[in-house]
Amino acid sequence: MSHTPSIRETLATNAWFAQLPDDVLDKLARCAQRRRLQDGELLYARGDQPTGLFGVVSGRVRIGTTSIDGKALTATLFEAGDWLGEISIFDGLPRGTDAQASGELEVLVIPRQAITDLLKEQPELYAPFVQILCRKLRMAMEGMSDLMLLPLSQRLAKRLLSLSQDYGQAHAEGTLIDLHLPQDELGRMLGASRQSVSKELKVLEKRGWVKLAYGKIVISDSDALEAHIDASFGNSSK
Amino acid sequence: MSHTPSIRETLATNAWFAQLPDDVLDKLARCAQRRRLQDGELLYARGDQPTGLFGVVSGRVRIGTTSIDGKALTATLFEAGDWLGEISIFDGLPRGTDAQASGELEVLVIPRQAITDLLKEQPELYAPFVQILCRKLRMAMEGMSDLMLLPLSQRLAKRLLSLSQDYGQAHAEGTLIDLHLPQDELGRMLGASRQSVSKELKVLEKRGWVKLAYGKIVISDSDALEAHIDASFGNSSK
DNA sequence: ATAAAACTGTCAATGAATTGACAATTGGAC
DNA sequence: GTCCAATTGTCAATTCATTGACAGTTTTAT
Repeated sequence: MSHTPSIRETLATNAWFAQLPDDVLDKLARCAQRRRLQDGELLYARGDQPTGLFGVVSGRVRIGTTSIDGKALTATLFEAGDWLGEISIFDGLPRGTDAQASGELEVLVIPRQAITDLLKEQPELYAPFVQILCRKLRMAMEGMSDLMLLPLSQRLAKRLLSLSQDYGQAHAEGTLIDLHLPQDELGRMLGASRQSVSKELKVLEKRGWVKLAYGKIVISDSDALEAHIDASFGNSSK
Repeated sequence: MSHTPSIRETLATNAWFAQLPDDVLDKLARCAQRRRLQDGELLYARGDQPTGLFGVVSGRVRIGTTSIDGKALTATLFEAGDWLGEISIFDGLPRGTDAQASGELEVLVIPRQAITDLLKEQPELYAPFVQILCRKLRMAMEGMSDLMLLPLSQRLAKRLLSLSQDYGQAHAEGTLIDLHLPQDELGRMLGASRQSVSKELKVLEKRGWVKLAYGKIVISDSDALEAHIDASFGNSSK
């Protein structure tokens, strides 16, 4: 049925690369490399010198950090079609986070030099990157203010909705979040302990807003979750 | 002695604008406007349509948000020579934060159109903006992970050091943070209550690391603060 | 000089989330 | 099918930070 796409073809399916002229795409495809990683392997680690820009061909990448005393946090998940690692490519500074394969992973690596050369020749290609950076900045700032201002219960609701946006699958009882999503991983996304997440999820389940299963969550009433986020006070409903 | 500098001169003192060719600078200076604000006045508010890019001529701008139930947070402070408001200029989306004058403020406003036109003509000028965006993104991500992983005591130490970097003045007993910096403002920066900040500051003062005064803080032992940040466990020193 | 406003210090009561512990369940490997 | 590893649910003890309250201090305004 389907053959394994060439590097050239993989590049062409991406919104950003697809807009490049053919000859540039050819050149990039020539210096890009495929790389395969096992579950849990590190694509790069905090403090590494930047090597290249990574494009996810298949599988998922988890971006996060681990503190000295072993506490971990998850910042983002990237999947097929996403590109990651631009920041260090642009500013040349060491990686600020770890990038880890979540499940089997295949990526394309474009060396830093190729990107910087390309941008020097055609600086109008900065534009789409600037869009991406702006979006990430807005998300980071919103995440920060949520962390400071919202109780866990509301942060959880918000995150569930955003995950169901990104990974939602139609399902008998609502929208399934199509990820392996254990509660401790949710905790790492929210900056909370596994136990606290479990407790809050149970509250949401008892209200009939979500359904819980082993490593899976189904959103059954996203409107109610939405409303819950905006509830500002006196809304613990006892 | 010193005369009021013209808009043209103000632009030329900025690292980013100084690199522009004279004719472009002239053009920008012609469409830039001066604006004066009183203490507390809003330069823009969350949800506003983007009008322009702002450069601080004198005074300070506080970037932050306020939640429905009145809790506020402070994200950044900008002062003379800093430029702010790029994000909405680039992505065209509404402002994500409030920008408020902190004390008397004078700014330069360059309309969005002028910036986008300029970048279309000379897209190589994206480069320095990309640097700025990258730096902000790194800071935001670090702030987020600090918020999740570090206790208030260490977040406070970190913030004091960074403030003394940005606003430090030599002083008899160490480095004075040359800002009007009440403890509740520190709280808004850290996502903590005024009382908790007060308590932690007192601890630092008793250890001889800082000196506290009305609206002012002096860092007297930045090495000790530095060491305190990295202390991971068992370091409450009893 | 005096009053008002802003800021600091502290305390007790409360609440929210963490930690550590353990039993129960589920899914995957073989 | 059996076993092991991963995941979930829950509890009690504890830590950390918030809230509300109030007294004391410093600054600013007039």
